Amino acid sequence: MKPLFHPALADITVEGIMHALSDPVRAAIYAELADAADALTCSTFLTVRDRDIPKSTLSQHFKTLRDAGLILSERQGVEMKSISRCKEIETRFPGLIPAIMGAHKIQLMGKKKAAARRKPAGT
Amino acid sequence: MKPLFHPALADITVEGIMHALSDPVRAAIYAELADAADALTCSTFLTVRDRDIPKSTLSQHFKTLRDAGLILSERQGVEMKSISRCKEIETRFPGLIPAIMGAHKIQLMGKKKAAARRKPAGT
DNA sequence: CCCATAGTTCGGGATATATGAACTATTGAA
DNA sequence: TTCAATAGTTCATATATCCCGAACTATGGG
Repeated sequence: MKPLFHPALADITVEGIMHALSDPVRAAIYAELADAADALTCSTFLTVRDRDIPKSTLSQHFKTLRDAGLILSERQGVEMKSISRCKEIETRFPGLIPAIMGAHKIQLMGKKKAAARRKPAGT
Repeated sequence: MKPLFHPALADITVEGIMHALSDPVRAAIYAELADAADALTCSTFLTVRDRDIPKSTLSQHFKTLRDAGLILSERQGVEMKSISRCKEIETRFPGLIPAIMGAHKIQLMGKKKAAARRKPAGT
């Protein structure tokens, strides 16, 4: 198998990170990876926020995250384990990733509240 | 003229902001607007970092920034003045914009250093 | 009314994205 | 070793987006 490409820390760009996280599915995947204690596989994300993601699409999303320098992936047996590179990125762009993740959490909370307002009791 | 659309603060999304700032030209425009004491016109940016931007493209970039909720534009006579909505956004997503702008500055400094290394004396 | 200025809209070519189908790599039987 | 199952990748292509020149619109003078 073609070895996976991972950019060097110095080659990671803000634009790349912004682009990768401008997609809600990728942002959700990355958020989960960044929180996770250890590596997760692609197929963990076959459904993301109640939406089914085809595996070819998933594969592309992981590639995008990898190319942006956001995650590190490694084959382990038949699966592909990925972890967030947030510690590294923190040394290059201090505070960037936490701010983005924080904003995503705020936004998610807002959406939940709005949904609760639309259907107050178990409807 | 069709009145300009500006999203309500609550409708501003992280994805939208990420997408808008994932383009280096838009990021540069936004950075300048965010720093500026008062409103700037589109044509201020006919060249951005030594690159000429066609005015149709510029117009689209401003629309993208507006739609993302990043700027507020208003016609003043024959021109179009825009200012950053960073104060507002700070109340919705605290720390997000400063972190992104900070990261862009770090990246720019890195590029300048690399350029200086390539041509040490006035070449 | 006509011109100049500042932006916007339109058209179409180039580029990027999503996804089903086919393919590859690895593991674990039989 | 061969076969089947599992996990991802690659390919083809339909769709959507982006970029930019040309034409258009809005505003403010002379």
